[in-house]
Amino acid sequence: MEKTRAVTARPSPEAARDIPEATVARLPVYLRALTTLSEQGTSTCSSEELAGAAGVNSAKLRKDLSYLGSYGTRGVGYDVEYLRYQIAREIGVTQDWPVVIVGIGNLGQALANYSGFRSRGFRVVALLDADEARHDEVVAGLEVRPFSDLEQIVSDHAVAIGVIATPAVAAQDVADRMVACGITSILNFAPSVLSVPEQVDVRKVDLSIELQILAYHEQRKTQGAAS
Amino acid sequence: MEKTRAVTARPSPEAARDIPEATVARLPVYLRALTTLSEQGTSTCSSEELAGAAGVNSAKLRKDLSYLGSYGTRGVGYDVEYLRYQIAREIGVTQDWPVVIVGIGNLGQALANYSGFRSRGFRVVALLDADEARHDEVVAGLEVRPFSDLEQIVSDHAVAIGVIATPAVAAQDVADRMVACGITSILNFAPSVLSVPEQVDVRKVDLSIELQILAYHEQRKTQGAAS
DNA sequence: TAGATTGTTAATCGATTAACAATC
DNA sequence: TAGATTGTTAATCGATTAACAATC
Repeated sequence: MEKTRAVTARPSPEAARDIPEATVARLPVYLRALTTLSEQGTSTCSSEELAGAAGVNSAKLRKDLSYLGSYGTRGVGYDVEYLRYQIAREIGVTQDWPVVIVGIGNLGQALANYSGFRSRGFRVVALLDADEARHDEVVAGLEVRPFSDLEQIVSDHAVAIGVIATPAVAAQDVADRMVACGITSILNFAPSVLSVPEQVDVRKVDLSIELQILAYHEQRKTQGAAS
Repeated sequence: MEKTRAVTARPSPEAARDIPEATVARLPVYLRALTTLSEQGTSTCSSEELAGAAGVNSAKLRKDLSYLGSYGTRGVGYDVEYLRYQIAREIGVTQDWPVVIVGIGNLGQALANYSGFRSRGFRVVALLDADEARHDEVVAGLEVRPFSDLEQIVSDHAVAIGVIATPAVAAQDVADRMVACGITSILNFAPSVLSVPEQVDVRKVDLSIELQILAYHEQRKTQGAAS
């Protein structure tokens, strides 16, 4: 009676391959909302409640969850712990991800100290900086090491994810070296467009771009009031 | 002979109202690419070149620019300086935007020191923190002030944009106070869902969510290799 | 004029949403 | 059984892209 896609009750890794990007980007938001609910002692929630906590509408939430499987109970809702685990497993944060941060300026230090990484399965294994003057400095309990140690560290810790927090001018070089070492996922805070091989994923966080998007809308609000 | 929308040769603020969100989010990227080209001494570029520098395909670039007006020359390309100015004006970064940062921990300090804001029309006018122990500390040339000064500062400097870099638990309170003071755009670095009135824009930057999205894709790469 | 490149069209693709049948 | 809520459908909306007429 069920549709073809849903027939495989526990979706195998293969079957689950086609989760839309927009859904993938929201799964961590749901995960965080479930963690909050769990900490508040909530053991069951409806799609309406969870959607509220995550800041989306409930139709979208249910549609998103339907790509993972059927983890709810009609007429009842979702078991918070169970759903939390299923989403964590789907994202991959039930395992430990060693991460290396390159560029230990203000932002790099803030990232090294950010407790939100550790609690979500990410472990910062090394801090690297090209500036010799910074070496042996200790940040967040880790010694800052020369950039040339990258290869050794990546191979020692099986690092798959690299974070770039260098100035723009250095970012492409760092990315090239990361790729050469076998890193296949990069989070880039430098304001520059990286070119990498197809199999390497790059995500970009650009603080001033976010402000500019706000400014665009802000400008129109004010204009509207003036005209 | 031209279509209705394009008839208003210089689009008035009113006419330009309907730029798609996806396009708005890319305008700052084009602006940065044009600034780089300009600094390299390039005075003219084709959509192909600019698209390359911005990391998008040229069809998308031309489509995006078409929402602003006709700023290129067929057979020739775009004048780098002219296009740069037109996009800056459209975004609103030809004017000065006073910004206040609340929460001067590691991340708040990194933001306060980030030079990319100033060079793009954003001016940090005050740093606020609820922790008394931090007051009178000087960060990026600004004294850290009590959170209770918010209202005075917003009114003195006509602040329209606020940045939240506090722990999650404080973020909603800060947002409420900001809204009460008349701030209508918020950039939120705290890992929490803010609820604000409809007319207030909130953008969220969540470091650990970005890493989780990378982890999701990373997990599948590895799985694919193993299975 | 011939070559180059924009600005626009139209087709396609992916994301969102309301509504509701399925089912606890 | 009656009430509640999921999981899915189908319609709608918005974004992307290739192709090309317009035009420098």
